Amino acid sequence: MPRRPTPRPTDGQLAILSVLWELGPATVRQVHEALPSAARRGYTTTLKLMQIMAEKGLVERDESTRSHVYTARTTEGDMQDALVGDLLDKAFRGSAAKLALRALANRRADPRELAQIRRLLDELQRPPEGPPEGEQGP
Amino acid sequence: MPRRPTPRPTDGQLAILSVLWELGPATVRQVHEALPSAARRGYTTTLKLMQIMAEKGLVERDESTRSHVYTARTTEGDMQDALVGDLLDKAFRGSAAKLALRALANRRADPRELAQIRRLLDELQRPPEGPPEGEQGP
DNA sequence: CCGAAATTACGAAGCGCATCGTAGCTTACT
DNA sequence: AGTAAGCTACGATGCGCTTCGTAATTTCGG
Repeated sequence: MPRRPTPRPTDGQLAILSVLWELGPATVRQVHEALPSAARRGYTTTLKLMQIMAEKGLVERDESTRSHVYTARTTEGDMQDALVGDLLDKAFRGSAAKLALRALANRRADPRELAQIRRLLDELQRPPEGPPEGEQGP
Repeated sequence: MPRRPTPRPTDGQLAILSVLWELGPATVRQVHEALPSAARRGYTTTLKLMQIMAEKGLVERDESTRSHVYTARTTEGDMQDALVGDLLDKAFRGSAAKLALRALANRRADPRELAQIRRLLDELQRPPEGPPEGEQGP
């Protein structure tokens, strides 16, 4: 069975996925209303997009109720990984560090998350041992 | 003067830009030959793409010689900033740190660059002063 | 039980991009 | 000077996405 790579969403489709990640399983109407007004078009446009997304495998559709319920088929994190990977290959010659540098240098970041990055750096720069299991401090 | 945002290249166009960044100003033929074989189509396809890119303002064209010479109109770094910014807004709710974490966690990175990130973190986590101009204090 | 409201299905139009074949022009070589 | 090679221009085709109008279907209140 050929492992099919998760299809990439277009920008409009990604906007819909974002709503689904936020709301959880939702109907077309719910998604449509939750879309940022800038990205909101006609209702049937949202409907059509979500139908296409179902065909492409980006979302799953539950037709057991009158208003079909859609669910994202990837987690936000997995999609983020995929998109970052794409961008890395297309525009950074694979250098994750360069990308991280660009991102951090251009936008203000949450101190908490910066600390998290520092911890990750400690991991990465410290030579190899068994994989870390420990969570965070209490 | 309405600052027009640099138009975004498609994937194929970005591949061409990558070549231009590597080679510097180059002819269609040079770009075409330098394209990774996976992305290389017919010669006239490359030509057409580069013509479109000239119309869109992604590249500049010097027609003073028989074989026109094309130059990227943005630096690789500026384009990287723009693309990272887009991705941030579309898929990371603007969190640069989350993006950095994803990137670093998923790909092996150059130790030198990791050190550079650590230095940037030192900057960012140390509160506010003017932009760092000198190395040491006066 | 009937009509209004909501929902899905269908299909068409428009757009930009990718891809390529072919034609026309310019240069260079013999 | 004449021919071959190489380059650009032009135009056509196909594809996928977006957008929306309209039709068909279901549900629910009175």
